[in-house]
Amino acid sequence: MDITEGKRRQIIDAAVAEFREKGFAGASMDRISARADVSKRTVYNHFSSKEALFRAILDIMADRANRAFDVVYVPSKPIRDQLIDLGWAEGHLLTDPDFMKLARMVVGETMRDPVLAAEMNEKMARIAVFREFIEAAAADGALKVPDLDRATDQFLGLIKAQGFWPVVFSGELATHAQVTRIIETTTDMFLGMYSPDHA
Amino acid sequence: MDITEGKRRQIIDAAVAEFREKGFAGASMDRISARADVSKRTVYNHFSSKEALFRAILDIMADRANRAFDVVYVPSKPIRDQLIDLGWAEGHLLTDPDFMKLARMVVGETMRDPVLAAEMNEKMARIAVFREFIEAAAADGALKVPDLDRATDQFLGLIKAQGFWPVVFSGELATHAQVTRIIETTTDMFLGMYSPDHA
DNA sequence: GATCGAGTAAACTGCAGAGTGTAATTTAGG
DNA sequence: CCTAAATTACACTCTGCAGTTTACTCGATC
Repeated sequence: MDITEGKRRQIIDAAVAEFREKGFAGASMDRISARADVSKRTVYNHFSSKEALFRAILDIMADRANRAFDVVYVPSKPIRDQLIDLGWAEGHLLTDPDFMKLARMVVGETMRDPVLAAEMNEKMARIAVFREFIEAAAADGALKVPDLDRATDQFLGLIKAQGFWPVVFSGELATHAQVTRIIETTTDMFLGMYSPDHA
Repeated sequence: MDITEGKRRQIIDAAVAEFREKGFAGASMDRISARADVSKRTVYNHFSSKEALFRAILDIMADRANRAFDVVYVPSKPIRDQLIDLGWAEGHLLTDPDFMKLARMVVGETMRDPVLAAEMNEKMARIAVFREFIEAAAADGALKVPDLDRATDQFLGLIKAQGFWPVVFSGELATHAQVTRIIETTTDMFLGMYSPDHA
């Protein structure tokens, strides 16, 4: 581990904090270097501009979201248990303080640029994982889903409405127990609509 | 109607556009006055500072949300029809282009300040209206709701997941027909969980 | 027709921030 | 110990922006 690598980390940590507090336009490179305990010149040796530093952080963010574990549908397991596992594919990000700090910053900053926003949203939400799961379960007869995209939005929407947006706005992280309840109630509501046993 | 009042409108319209595109820190008073086709001094005659202009816009925003019609529970009407009416209390804001433009800006700008964010969220979401409705319906026996706050979050969450957040991020307004579908499916899912007829 | 409220244009102040140049110093590692 | 790369301090340029000042123009109202 170079000293270089260490400095780089310091810079990124400081930049995340600064961008999160002030936003892109409000952040100052002087303050970032001061927070990182590094000379301003070193910041520019690592990142050629404020923009480049910001983009580097977005990439780290996307990486972290994509390292999240995926869930695949398995016909032999009870559908309710599997939906709860699926919920945790999103849920465990919600309890990760680093991820949520970044999420907060990214949501605020990317919203101004619709293209970037849509791109980041897709990367963060990993909608495909959820849609494929629900599709497989429907094909297997474990769920009865007339509109796949809508069902996916509803499942994720129920979780996010309780576990993501309130956190983004309040800054207070959800506890493991709270996320457990959120996922359970989401699953039950989802099954109330899409279970094949339903009248 | 004064000329003054007209100028004021021009300034506000220009400021909304500028703040939305650049954020508070990135917005420039010079550009705002240019966009408004008004001298910079006139801007300062109407609003004493950039901050004051921004706050004035937030107030307008909150006003508009609060002018939205309220829905009260009526025992004699079928619960499904009433829930659909309730959904429209949120839904008709989703199809209002001016409101959604403002919402986009406000969400992005207030997110950095948790206190301001929570305050605006409350004003915009008017959660109380929804909770009171659901509470009244439950008291009447038309719904069976074990956790009032959770049920309220779920109802609003289902609508927003499909009709608010996608619009905030993509910038493309939902059509009346789309919102109709969103409200109907939300209502059915909600009844699947909370209807007293449910096993 | 003098006055007054509102608007305008443009130059100006003061400051903060992005990014650079440089010479001196530290550090890693053979 | 020596070298090359990385880091540092700091002065410097340039730009843009918030907010002010001044001298001027309308148009209405008394």
